Amino acid sequence: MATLKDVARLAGVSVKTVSNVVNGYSFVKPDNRARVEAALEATGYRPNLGARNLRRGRTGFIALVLPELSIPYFAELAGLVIAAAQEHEWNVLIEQTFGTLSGERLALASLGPHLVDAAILSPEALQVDDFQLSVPAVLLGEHAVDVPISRVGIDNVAAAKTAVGHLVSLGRKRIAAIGAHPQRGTAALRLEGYRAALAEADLEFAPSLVVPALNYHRADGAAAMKSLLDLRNPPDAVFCFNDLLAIGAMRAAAERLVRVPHDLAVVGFDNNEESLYSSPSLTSIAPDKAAIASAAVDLLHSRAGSPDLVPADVQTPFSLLVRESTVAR
Amino acid sequence: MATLKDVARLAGVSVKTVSNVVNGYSFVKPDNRARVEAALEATGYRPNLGARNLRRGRTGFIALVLPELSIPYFAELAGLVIAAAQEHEWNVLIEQTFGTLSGERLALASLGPHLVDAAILSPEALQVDDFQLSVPAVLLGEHAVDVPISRVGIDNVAAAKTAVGHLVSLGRKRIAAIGAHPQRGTAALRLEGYRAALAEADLEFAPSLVVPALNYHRADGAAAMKSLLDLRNPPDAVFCFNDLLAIGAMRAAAERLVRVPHDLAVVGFDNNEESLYSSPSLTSIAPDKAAIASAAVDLLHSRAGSPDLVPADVQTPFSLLVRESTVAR
DNA sequence: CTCGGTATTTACATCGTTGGAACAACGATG
DNA sequence: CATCGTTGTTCCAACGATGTAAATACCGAG
Repeated sequence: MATLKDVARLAGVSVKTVSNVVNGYSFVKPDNRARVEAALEATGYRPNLGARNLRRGRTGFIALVLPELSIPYFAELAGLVIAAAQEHEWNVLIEQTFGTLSGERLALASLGPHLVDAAILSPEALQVDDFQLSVPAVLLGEHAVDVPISRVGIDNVAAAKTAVGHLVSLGRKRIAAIGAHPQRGTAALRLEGYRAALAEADLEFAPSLVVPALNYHRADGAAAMKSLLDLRNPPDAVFCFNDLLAIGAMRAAAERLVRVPHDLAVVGFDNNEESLYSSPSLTSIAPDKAAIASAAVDLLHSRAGSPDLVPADVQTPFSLLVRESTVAR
Repeated sequence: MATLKDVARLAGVSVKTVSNVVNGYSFVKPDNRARVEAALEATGYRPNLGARNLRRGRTGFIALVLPELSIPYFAELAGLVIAAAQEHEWNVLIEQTFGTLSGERLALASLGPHLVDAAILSPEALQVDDFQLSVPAVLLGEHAVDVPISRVGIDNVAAAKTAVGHLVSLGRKRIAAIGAHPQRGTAALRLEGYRAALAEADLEFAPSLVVPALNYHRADGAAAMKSLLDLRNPPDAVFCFNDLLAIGAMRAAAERLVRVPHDLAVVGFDNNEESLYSSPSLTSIAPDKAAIASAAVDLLHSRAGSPDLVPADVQTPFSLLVRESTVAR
């Protein structure tokens, strides 16, 4: 692999002049510039990023800490973050926590200024004390704990209220919720939106219709749905805190020969592509994931120099996409 | 951020002694070692990986080049590769190509020995000439072109034959295939397996039943299925070259009120988790993704020093998971 | 008490790059 | 022709770590 030194020798100039050409410094004589460029071409020179970053005091990487890539929401988001990071010449390092406290702590511990310039975090279990970060960071989604770190995400209360309001407008009376979780901030907010929508419609809040989910996988949704269908008085609608839960719930309903949406209307959250092709297709809250990704990256970029500004709270848009799981074809 | 120098000053020893302690060098006097360790603890020292790698001539990263993270198969695989890479103290850099030739060339060009130690590639369109790699690499899946690069993956011909053989054993006579593609090596092999299974069952090969798909997304599967259902004599079974195509196909069938599996049996390929929860659930070829991921990483690791051994061809196991899309509950 | 050998530590150079200061070349000015 | 400011180039140090080799400390044997 060619280094600056090789190029310099070939072009008959000093290393620094080559460096100047590479970095677009103006004051280089045309003929020297031409010779250097020819030599760059001839050697196929590519800067050693490690050395450059060592010298510049940055790493060229940002970390994306998320529960699991096999969860479609995070996979899609990761793809968008990678694309957004490219615009700022950042490479993205993905760390999976599997949603556990220990996994998240481990990931955080491995984050140092020597490894990444900044981090995008999607924590689920972290406590206040854990947020002793050595690099600028942005949190995705809500966090239960109150820490002075910027946040990017949608208004979960409003989104949940919209979703449940939709079910109410369809005339559903016994509306269940799947996805309550003691630790997760987003879960608490979505539950709050759920209750607000019920209250607004003068529907009674029934604790028995709120089912917790430890993980937000399809299997959890199916299990939760089964327990709801076992109730003496089962629901006629269900709001799931993410699409995977909803997919699992619809599967469980199908196995019990409960018709969706006729007997049971289902709304999800995240708008995974999967939900557009399920049978029936799934009504879902659609956050603007590209907006989340680019807002997070831009925020980190703009703050790269000035670490301790007042934390930002960026609200990205969302919409409700009505499909067959609530309104039949 | 503390450096070796800071630690050395605090412990009252030279920088190199600290380095020796950090790297587990044996000949350090116990009391010095203790003082250094205390100083390490006190300063919270973390090695600067950039500097270390610059000195060692490695980067600590491997690249994973794949079409798109929003495709579940690749998202799942990426998660497994990250986990496997951790075992060898490697970080994973993900590059998306979106399945285009230009995207793949771009990704390959950005790979240099200064950026990554090795690469795992999942190319779809690359030509022979493109494989001028400057780092050790492993290819996932088949490649149409013949290049001296190690490969990890399942036996696509055998897998396809198994899938179609299953449809044959159910008594299906008009078996279609969705996913033919002029460029992709895997597509050619799966088609070969399809034809072999037909031949073995004395079923005629009908070109009209083979539908190409440019991308392997759900939408392509739906479009292909629609064209098959428009035939004067539509198929009674379809083998889709991946699960997303199959999901799209099942959706299209449902929209035309074609019953799966009664009127149409469907088999997919990849065994995405999504396929277990669709209605009906999808029969699919299940490659052992964890085996693929760890085989690829291990191969790169074992060859890190010796670049040009004879390329390996690792065949990982697969199985056929029979579900409701071929055999009703 | 010196010598020889081993154990332990240190100084120094180095990886490839860039910032800063010093320096050289140049035409223009007085 | 000396001086000056501008432009262009080079030299040197530094980023933080590690390999090499030289230097020092330590030990028992002679």
